[in-house]
Amino acid sequence: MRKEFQVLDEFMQNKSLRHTSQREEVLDIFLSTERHVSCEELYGRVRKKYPHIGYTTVYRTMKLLSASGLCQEIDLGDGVLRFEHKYNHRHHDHLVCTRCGRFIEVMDEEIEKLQEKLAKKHRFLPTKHKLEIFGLCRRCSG
Amino acid sequence: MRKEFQVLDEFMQNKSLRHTSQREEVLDIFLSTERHVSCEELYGRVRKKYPHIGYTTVYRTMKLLSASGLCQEIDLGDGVLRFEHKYNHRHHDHLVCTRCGRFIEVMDEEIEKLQEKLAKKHRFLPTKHKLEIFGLCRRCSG
DNA sequence: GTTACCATTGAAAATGGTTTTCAATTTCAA
DNA sequence: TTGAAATTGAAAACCATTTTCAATGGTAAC
Repeated sequence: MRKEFQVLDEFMQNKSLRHTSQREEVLDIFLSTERHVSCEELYGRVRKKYPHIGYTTVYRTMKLLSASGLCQEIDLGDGVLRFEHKYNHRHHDHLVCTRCGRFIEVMDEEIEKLQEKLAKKHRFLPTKHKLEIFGLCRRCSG
Repeated sequence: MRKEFQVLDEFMQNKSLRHTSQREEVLDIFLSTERHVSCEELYGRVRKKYPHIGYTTVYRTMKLLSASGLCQEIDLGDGVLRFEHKYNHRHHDHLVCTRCGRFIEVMDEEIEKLQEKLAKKHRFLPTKHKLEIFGLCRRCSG
């Protein structure tokens, strides 16, 4: 059994939440999924394997996975919430192509450090941050 | 007359859009407004001075002001679009307090440069970026 | 100044992603 | 096994934003 299921079970136990087949199914499909999915997309995929599941349940389960730390909500301002894997994935930022929609995950230690420093300068206690650079990817600006 | 009105007029002339009292009124109130406003808030303020204006018109006018470069949409992921002044304001990022909702505008040349460099490394052509650091402000972290 | 075209207004309805409701069902601790 | 409490899922509600459309208003051309 993948560790992610243990993480979820432990989280649920702590909160007196219940282990259900639907939650298992959503996590199963989410884990087999590419970096970023919307609930809409995920619902479609889940239903292929588990046709009886409801839309609402997928939504609620993704919120649960977020709360348990297995995934992270990302909001690109297009009105659709997406989820990306978080368990065993390091923090990163995104380059977002405004033409083809492709995401590139990036990470720069120096930028991270400077952000910490910037927050400190304002006596601000950072908990998380979001950096998105919009533009044209290699293929689209080619 | 403030230069902002000239900017808007010029933009409208170029696009064969029309100068109307409502657009003047919305811009008037927006200019007398603090850094960040939602349409809801702005609508309330505009109506105090110009009671006949419609909700939709305020929305549409803010989109117009964005297009003309007088303001910029900001999306903090709470489902409400906000607008901030852009004319004669330099680019900046935000520290957002998750307790009191306060924003602090920040700017760090070095971070900006590193972002350019990071994009270049991925052969990515950046057009804009968005950096938001969430956490507790000086007052709220006590 | 008048005309005619076309943009604008604004109330109401539509949109669309997300959340809530609630009765039926399922989980699980005792 | 039982009963309290959580979960499910279809449908309805939510709610910021956008669209519709008939009435109104701005403006360029005459």
